[in-house]
Amino acid sequence: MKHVDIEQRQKKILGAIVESYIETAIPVGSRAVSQRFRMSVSPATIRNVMADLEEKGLITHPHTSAGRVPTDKGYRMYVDLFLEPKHLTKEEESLIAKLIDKGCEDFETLMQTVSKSICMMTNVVGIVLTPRLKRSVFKHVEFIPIDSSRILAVLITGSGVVKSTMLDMEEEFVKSELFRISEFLNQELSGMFLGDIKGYLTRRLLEQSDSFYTFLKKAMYMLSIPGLLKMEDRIYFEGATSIIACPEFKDITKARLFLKLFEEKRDLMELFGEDMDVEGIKVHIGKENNRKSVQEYTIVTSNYKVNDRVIGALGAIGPTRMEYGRVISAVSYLSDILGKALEDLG
Amino acid sequence: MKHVDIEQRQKKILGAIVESYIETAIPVGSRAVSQRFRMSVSPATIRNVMADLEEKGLITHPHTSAGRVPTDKGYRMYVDLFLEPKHLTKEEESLIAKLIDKGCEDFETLMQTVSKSICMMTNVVGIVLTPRLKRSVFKHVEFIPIDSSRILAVLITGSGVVKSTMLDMEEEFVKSELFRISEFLNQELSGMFLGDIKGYLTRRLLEQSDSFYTFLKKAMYMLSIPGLLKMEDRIYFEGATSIIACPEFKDITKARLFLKLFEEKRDLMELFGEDMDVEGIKVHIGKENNRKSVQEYTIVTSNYKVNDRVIGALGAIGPTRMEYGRVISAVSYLSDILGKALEDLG
DNA sequence: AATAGCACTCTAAGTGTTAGAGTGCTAATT
DNA sequence: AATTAGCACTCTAACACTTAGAGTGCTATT
Repeated sequence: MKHVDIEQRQKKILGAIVESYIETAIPVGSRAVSQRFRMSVSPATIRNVMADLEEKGLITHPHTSAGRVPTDKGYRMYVDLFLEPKHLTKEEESLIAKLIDKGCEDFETLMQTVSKSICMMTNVVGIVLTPRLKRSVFKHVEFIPIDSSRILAVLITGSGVVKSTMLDMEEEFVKSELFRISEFLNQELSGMFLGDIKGYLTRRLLEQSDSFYTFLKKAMYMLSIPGLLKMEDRIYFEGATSIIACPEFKDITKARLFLKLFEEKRDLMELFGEDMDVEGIKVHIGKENNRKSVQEYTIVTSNYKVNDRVIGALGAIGPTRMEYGRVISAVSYLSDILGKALEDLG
Repeated sequence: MKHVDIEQRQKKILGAIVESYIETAIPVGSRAVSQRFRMSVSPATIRNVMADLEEKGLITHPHTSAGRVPTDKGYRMYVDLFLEPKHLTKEEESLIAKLIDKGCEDFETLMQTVSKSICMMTNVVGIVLTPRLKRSVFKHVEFIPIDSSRILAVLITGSGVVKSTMLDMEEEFVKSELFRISEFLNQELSGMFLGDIKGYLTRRLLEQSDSFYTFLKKAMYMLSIPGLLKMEDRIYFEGATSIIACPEFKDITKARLFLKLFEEKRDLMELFGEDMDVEGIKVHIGKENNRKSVQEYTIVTSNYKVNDRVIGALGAIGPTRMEYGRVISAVSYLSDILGKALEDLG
């Protein structure tokens, strides 16, 4: 029984504490750990180890006579060192596939279905950001004359998003010219990323002869003014209401603050947008987050891709006490699925 | 001091109880009533009157030694008999006008702004249903070929709503025919209510000669299959999160149930849709509502009109203990404003 | 008819008490 | 030297008990 790897045991006990706490939300005592794992060590020994872990800042005490609770740092170590992904079962995957299949006809329901799926699999709030307009490819633009002074501009992107804006024209427009403009744009810009269009057209403008200049200028106006290209991302989420049943929200003001995140979506949008270009699943635990409003929660994000190009982000948010394995697996799986669904849709 | 109108006094005291309770959420005692109105009657007398009111089912006791609380029936009488509308102030109206003005460019933000305005003025949840598609007028339809087998159908209605659907065509389509179809539909259906279109086309179909028949049939297919005309109303709301700070939601499961209303929007949509065709402001207090899920709340609804035709509904929902005067005024005012804003937009 | 007085009821808040869970330390054990 | 048992100590959560105060309902009085 000598020379047991101390480090190893610390890890094991930290793991036990984290997992037990995630499961029950009750601070974990030395006895509980000893029993839970039928360990060959007594509670007393575990207490000593716990004291060490506490010194390292991995766990804490709510008060003297309470069990231990993981700190953010403790969760971090757990996630980094001995978390094994807990893949969705075949049944779960096929359930999701079925849902997505039903909901993927139109863009809106697809977004809703994905966020709902994340929520269902994990019991935390599932979040999906719409594809960044800038990163979508141009597919088609159409100008529909409504009355003498107004035109409806309709833009279709590669990921199936349709965006439309009403244009109030100051001067009278000629139908044939409108047609020429849309034909020109459709030919010229096909397949281009929306984010690159403005620059491209400006460059073209500089190198053109006078005769073509006015035409081009008009074309640019038609595209840029209406805010067609203006990014205006939206966020879809599901499960915010049911999660406030968790014990961490028994204080009603906590619950309100949490729900407020979803009412004022800005913070969340930024948060998810920020590490959209980082590959893989990102996990931000508690105070690791910069924004105060989310420092009691863990955020798991991933990006999703259409034709191998990153165009959006999705993920989950919930109490730091979440089932990391499942959440990570679910987010990972659904980012794949969403990407594929968008390719079909586009 | 003889021959005082008893009825009158009962009313006055009921009003006092209702108003005091709405303000403070604390059960109202006889002493409080007597003082609040510097009445020339003593608490003892008021107690007698209260007993009468209780017998009539207008107020109750939470427990023996508590003050009185209005029942649904009590609120009802209050609303019917001596509620005077509490009009918004000039400042408030101009504030709203400013907000609407800023948000009325596009349809989405207009809806959001209106629900937000209701919330701001009343401290209850503001709700706006999108215009019923069926009741909107047809303005324009456009078919945009995307690739060899797909067409994007775009429908524009009189209230500025743009709806689009992707059409998967089984057989190859000819561009010129597409054009003929849209031209035909635009000419034929202009100004018609969307709800009437299907019937109209069917009738036309019956009386047509063979040559035109296939054309017409195709045209109908283009319109009906894509679900362009399918009603798919949406609901906008604001303030759900902040209202759960009210004492009536101190029990967290109550709060969750309330919030659930907004997650599963069906109940609310039906509720608001139901009395859309009844003129004026409708007030449903507590158990007056049929649906169990809202029997602890009061719902205030109104319709809104574009060109004198009812096309949608809006309103508010909150605890029965709400400021009826203000809520009614706000809902009334904003239904006007919304109607006008939509006329400008359409 | 209205009121004053009074006994009665019930709650909410505060106080004590206790059981139990859990710790930390020390001394014994392996 | 590492582990463990034992034990005193701490803190919470739950329960019982008390009390002040708000409010009622009834009765006798004005």
